[in-house]
Amino acid sequence: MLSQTAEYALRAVLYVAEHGDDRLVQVSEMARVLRIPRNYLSKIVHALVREGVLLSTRGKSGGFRLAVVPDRLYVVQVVAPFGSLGEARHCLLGRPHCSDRAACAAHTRWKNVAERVAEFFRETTIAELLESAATPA
Amino acid sequence: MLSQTAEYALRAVLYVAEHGDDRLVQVSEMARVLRIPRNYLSKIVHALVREGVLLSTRGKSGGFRLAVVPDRLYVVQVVAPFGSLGEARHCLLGRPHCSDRAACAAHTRWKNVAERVAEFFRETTIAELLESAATPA
DNA sequence: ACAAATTATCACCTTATCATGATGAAGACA
DNA sequence: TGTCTTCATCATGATAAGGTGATAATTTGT
Repeated sequence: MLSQTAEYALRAVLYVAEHGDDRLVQVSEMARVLRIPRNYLSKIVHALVREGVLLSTRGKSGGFRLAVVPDRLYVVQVVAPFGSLGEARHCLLGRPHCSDRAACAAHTRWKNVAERVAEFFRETTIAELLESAATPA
Repeated sequence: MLSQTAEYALRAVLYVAEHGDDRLVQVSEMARVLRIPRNYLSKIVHALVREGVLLSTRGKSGGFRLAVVPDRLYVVQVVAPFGSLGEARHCLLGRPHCSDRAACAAHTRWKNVAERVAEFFRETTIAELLESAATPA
């Protein structure tokens, strides 16, 4: 559903949201704890800085923190820069123009499901994900 | 959501289901009409034969037809051989063991959405997709 | 038997994704 | 100032997905 890269990004942002309240979080630490290749993660978080999701500080005792408060940071913002997230609302059969009017075979049945997926990414915040982690079912 | 290959497979099966009632459908025809690279499609439909979704006949006036009646042929059967569709029910954060008990951050929120997706593939038949194509909204 | 048509298969190529290692740039602090 | 730490970046490689072209195998029909 998510590319490896997008999944890394989401896990990194969740980690920063959870551990970065009162300090900066280093790439080395995230890479070690989350078991993500270090330099690869470095590129990913840097991309998130460019996207305005994270803020970075260089030099000794540098690191990353959120650029947006967790309850205003939506999953889509974290995941979209890596691989098309628009794919969720995309036609299942890959047609460039697929709407209610010009419906492909799968369209009507699929669109309800696709809308659920898109909704999840669009409306779920990082804060909400942390909450549900804190209160396991 | 689907790999390119899986999407090709689904479109090919839908084509055979729609046009193969009283004849065999050739790869060349499908490739031309569906705009799918011919030899690549050839490999895909051959895989579907091995999976028991299609039947093939060689030689002059050969071609493909369904091995299963459309209302007993589920989308998952067509799509599963190409890329894991089990990914739909997979943990969003890629954890190997992610259940209600050991829930990752995204688990509880994600699983409802994922189940919808899995359900679509598991419970939708090729016949149903053809029906909804026949009666556009 | 032969030729034509069609699926089956082999060998490769191209591209994107994932990943690694080395180096540059910026800031903190003695 | 110098040095250490950390982010930023570059060049490269590994792997898998997607795609192409040629050839073999099988059946039909004459």
